[in-house]
Amino acid sequence: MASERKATADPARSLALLWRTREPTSRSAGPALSVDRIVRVAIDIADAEGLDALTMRRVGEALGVGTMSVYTYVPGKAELVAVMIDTAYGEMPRPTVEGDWRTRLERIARDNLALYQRHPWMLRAETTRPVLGPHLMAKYDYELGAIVDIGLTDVEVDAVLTLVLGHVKSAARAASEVVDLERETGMTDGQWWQSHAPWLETFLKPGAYPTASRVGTAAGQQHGAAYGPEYAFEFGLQRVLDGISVVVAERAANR
Amino acid sequence: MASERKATADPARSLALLWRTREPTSRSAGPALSVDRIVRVAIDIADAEGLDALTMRRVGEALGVGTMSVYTYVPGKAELVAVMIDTAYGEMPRPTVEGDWRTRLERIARDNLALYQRHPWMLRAETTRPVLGPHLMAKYDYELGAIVDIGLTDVEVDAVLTLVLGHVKSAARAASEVVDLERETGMTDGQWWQSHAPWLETFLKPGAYPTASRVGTAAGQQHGAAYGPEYAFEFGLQRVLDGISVVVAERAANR
DNA sequence: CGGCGCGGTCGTACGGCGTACGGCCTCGTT
DNA sequence: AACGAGGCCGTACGCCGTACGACCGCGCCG
Repeated sequence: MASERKATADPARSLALLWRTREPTSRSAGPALSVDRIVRVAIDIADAEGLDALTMRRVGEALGVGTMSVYTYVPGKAELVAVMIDTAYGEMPRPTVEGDWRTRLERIARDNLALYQRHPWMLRAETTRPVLGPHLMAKYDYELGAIVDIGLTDVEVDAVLTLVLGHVKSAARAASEVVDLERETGMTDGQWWQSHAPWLETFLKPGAYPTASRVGTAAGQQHGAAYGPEYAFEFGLQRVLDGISVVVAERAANR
Repeated sequence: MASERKATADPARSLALLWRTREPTSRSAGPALSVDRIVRVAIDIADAEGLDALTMRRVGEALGVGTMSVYTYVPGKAELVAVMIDTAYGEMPRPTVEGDWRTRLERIARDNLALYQRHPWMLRAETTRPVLGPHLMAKYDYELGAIVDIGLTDVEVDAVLTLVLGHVKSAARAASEVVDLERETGMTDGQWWQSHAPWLETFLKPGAYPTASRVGTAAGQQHGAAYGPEYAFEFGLQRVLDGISVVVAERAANR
């Protein structure tokens, strides 16, 4: 019987949570808790101490409430994280940007990078299931709006956005890993490499991997290690935008 | 005293593990276990059932050995995963590819995609710390070799590779999420959307987010949902390569 | 040849996690 | 005044990674 499912997959429950469908309680003194309050403290915890520190016990504690009380409002931790993600999307700016599509798209990339810098836990939050909340919807609509009219098909427009956001997420993740490493080891990225390099040389046959050594060293010392991720973000972003320009120009020529 | 560290950060131990520095035991009958055997079954488990199924108890069981015996060879789970990653890199092909740099780079992208398809757990394995094993080293050297001579600086060459590999990882992750979703829910991606769409429409004000609706629908039905990730990979890869071409051409012109 | 040390093995136990279950208390309604 | 439902939450279960220390058999040294 492969048709039986472990559940947790009830679309109605999960979506209703995301969209906050809940008739207000008729009680006079409203309940002490609410999805919003829970999500707010959960985001605060994750922002300050990372996803690992976000436990249900911790959330209850921060709310001055028993652990299990949280479950009155949220079906489980996965759903809580989903709401956290949608909420974070909701706080992004959606300005009307003057200028051409490249300016607009670049701005979108930077705004997304800023989001990940503010909420690094989003980079580690694994959600096998798409979130589909109201704020993600609004974000998607806004971002598409910046590039719908550049002469590509709808499918291509979607792919362009996916490409840019994917690059931002990659770069943000790389940057976040450096920060995590520094927090965990108490050394800067440069110090970490300095402490590992001697050992590495012990194992490496001299003269092996000359290209890797040269390029790695160059990349390492050019940007004083602190700016590596930023450079990768900028360089990659310009390359991606250049690449998009090529198709856009092609289409414009064939019109 | 902020200088005290929780350890787990001993470079010598971790690197020695990666590089398999270990004098062979003088005992007659060699030990039942070895790092290699452990890594092999661990990769098998992760390949077949995902990272969540990879527990130390499970590894011991698969080896017919007590859980704690594994710790004789491996300091902890994080280190085990690191060795698994380096081992996986080791099985990648490193052919000499005929053709121009674009052909070579495209090949590299596809080989990396294939790696992630064979070992989807690599996409979820969070290693805040770089792996620095011999096979990663060899891979890095090989991949750099494909593009060192295209007329860019060493720093740019590194950034190019980072960009391409980042795109591959993003696309692979998206594809893997679809697969996970199908395995978890027992529905195809299309069925999942069909089961959620009615609920979504309930919440959405009619006429809200017209762009998102149109583009999303177009993107969804064009590629019958099954080919979405593949399309995103291909489209993005060509855009990225186009973008790299632009800089390469610029440099060639200014020579 | 006898004893010892040591490397490999692993049973037990601890502290942490997510969360199922069922009881209790408080309130609005009848 | 009695009731029922909704919010709250203590306890407990089954997982996880892994610290600790005991056991055991082999190779070496006296």
